[in-house]
Amino acid sequence: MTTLTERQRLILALIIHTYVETAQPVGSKALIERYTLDTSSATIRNDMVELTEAGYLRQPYTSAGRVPTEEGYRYFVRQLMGQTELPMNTRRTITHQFYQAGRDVNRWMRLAASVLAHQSQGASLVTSPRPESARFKHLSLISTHGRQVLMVMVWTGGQVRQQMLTLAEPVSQEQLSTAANNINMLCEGLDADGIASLSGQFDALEQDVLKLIREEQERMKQVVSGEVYRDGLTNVLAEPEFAESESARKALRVLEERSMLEDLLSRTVLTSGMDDVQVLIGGEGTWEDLRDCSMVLGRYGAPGLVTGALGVLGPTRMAYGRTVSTIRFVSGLLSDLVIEMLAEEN
Amino acid sequence: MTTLTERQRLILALIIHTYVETAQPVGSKALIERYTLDTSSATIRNDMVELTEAGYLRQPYTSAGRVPTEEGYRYFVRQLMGQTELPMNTRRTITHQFYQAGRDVNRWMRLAASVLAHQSQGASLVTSPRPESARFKHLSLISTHGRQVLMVMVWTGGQVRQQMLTLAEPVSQEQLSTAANNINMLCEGLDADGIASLSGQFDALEQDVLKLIREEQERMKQVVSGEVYRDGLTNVLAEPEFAESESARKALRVLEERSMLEDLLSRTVLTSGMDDVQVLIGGEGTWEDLRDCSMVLGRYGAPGLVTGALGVLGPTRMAYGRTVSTIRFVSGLLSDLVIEMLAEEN
DNA sequence: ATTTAGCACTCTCAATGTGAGAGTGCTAAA
DNA sequence: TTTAGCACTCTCACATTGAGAGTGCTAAAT
Repeated sequence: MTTLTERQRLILALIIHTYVETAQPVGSKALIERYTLDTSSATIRNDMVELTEAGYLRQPYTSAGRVPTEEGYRYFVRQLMGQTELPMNTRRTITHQFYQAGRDVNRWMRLAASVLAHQSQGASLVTSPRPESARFKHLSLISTHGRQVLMVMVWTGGQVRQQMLTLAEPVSQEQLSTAANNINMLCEGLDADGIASLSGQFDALEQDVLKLIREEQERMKQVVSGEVYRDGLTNVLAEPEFAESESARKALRVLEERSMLEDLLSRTVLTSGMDDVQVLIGGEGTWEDLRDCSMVLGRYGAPGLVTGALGVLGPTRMAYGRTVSTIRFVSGLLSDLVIEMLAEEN
Repeated sequence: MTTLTERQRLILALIIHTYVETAQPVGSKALIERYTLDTSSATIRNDMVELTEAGYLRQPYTSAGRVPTEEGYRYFVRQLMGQTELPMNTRRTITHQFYQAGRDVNRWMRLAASVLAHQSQGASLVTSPRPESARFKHLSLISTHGRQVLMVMVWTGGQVRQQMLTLAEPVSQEQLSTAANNINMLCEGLDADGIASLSGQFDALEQDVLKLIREEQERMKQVVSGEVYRDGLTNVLAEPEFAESESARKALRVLEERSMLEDLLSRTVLTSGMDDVQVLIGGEGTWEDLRDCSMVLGRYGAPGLVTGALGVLGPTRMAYGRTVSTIRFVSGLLSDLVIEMLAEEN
């Protein structure tokens, strides 16, 4: 593979830039009109031939303009795009919105999904922060009716889970509170193994409750991603390449179907570092359903403690620069929020 | 308007049935082939002329088969469809799934959305049960770090809300527990007015907490619909009438955009009785974005206490019978679950 | 060696034309 | 009131055509 000259790299970048905007094949003449380069169209044509031979461009048909190939986009993302940041006032607006959302994780997630969808004009997903090693924090036992008891468990990372428990025989609220206090005293900050090692020190009621706590803990571990928040799915349908809904349908199904999404996430973001942003272009040969689109994926949270994933789905012809910086910025924000919350919980 | 003969009503029903399956205009010949009626195609043609004049059928163009008009569907839904029930084993399967989901409201919602989408082959939405008159049930105060306190509030209807509170000065966990107990003792089962009438009996810390409780209560009242669960959005994209994604996009946006959805729900289901199922055909002249599709909407919950909405979006050419019975069945199930949960909470 | 102007060539897309076929409405008989 | 027969209408799929955009190549210019 020949290395590209500086001008060829420029031309590639400009073609991608133009194509992202217009969704039309880009011709040599269109380029010089758009950007007033100091070369003629013939020169550009020569370079385009080489870029085509290098595999970065292709012609939809003989003598149409050029369109970037997947390889072309990859080269662009890796070598040409550079690091951009969102404009200052955009960042301020977003930060402000998160600030207004208070301490509500649920609202953070919805907001993050909304911001991603809006900024990237694509479909977005955000998974709720999941404890990588869930540690127990607090338990409330609330008598409801007869032998029915509502358990409310609080875990590190701000996760609150509820569970219903049916006792063998009625127990007073005082007894329940005592039991909860006992458990809180001994179990705070422990993980599953820690709790298991403590058995023997509890009475029958407490044993029952502990069993449920351990089960809940197991359940939290198994799920690759907790709640999934989505937004902007209809943005994708507005793109001209998805006018024939078949490929749009396939792509959106990946976001909609939990099993597909878990497969995708577990094989990409969840194996990467916290600040990496991954760009999947055209399914990368692995995800057939994503053939005609791209995804930008990131990860947020506190490494080793609580993490979640976030991402954007759009056409291959996507404004990668903007999308990547949005993902980077939002994931940073979410990380800060989550870490702050963890610190407060101690 | 002439009243239809029995045979004309039969023909209308058969045409709708056929068209729902095939998505192709239905001709007189196709009808007799499909159903072996004891009349000739000519007779059917005569009847079809009358049905067309009555406004229930139309021809996409001269000498094509007939297609039901929106009025045709309305007549069908009101007069011809009758009450059907889901097959016994389907009902059993669904019930079983809900049984397995335990007491997790979150999981109920996801499951309901999934079942609706799957059964109707359309896009579904379910809103979480919202207290019509929220009553306070239980409070836990958990010291996290220094002056930071995590409030976990439990409300009638199984709603659990969390909130962060920053105190003026550090307070021990014991003091917090005492305060929480005081509040629990005095406020259980009260609504906003009841809590407001109790002020004066609390110390400064408790006053602060009560203020947040009242605020939360206000917030819960304002939201028309709490969390919205969606599923099967991509089912809609598979329908041939939505191959050109423009109208699909408009319709799905109604489900996606909170403001549109709230407008829709507040003007339909939320004003209806608990067991009514409403069928909106072609936007009913009110919702432009729903021009090419239909919605079947229902409501579940305990009247006056906790309610939520559920619905299905599909093409106008929808299997209304099946969809209506699914909505009816699922809403009944959810109502039972919610009522049961309320009873347990007392 | 690289760039440029000129030009013939290729291929798509939109517009137009055509024929087969499906389904009708009408008429007259049953 | 129903039915058979038939001429008629309109769409859809397919083929044909011309304009236009954009190319690649060649030969001249820098």
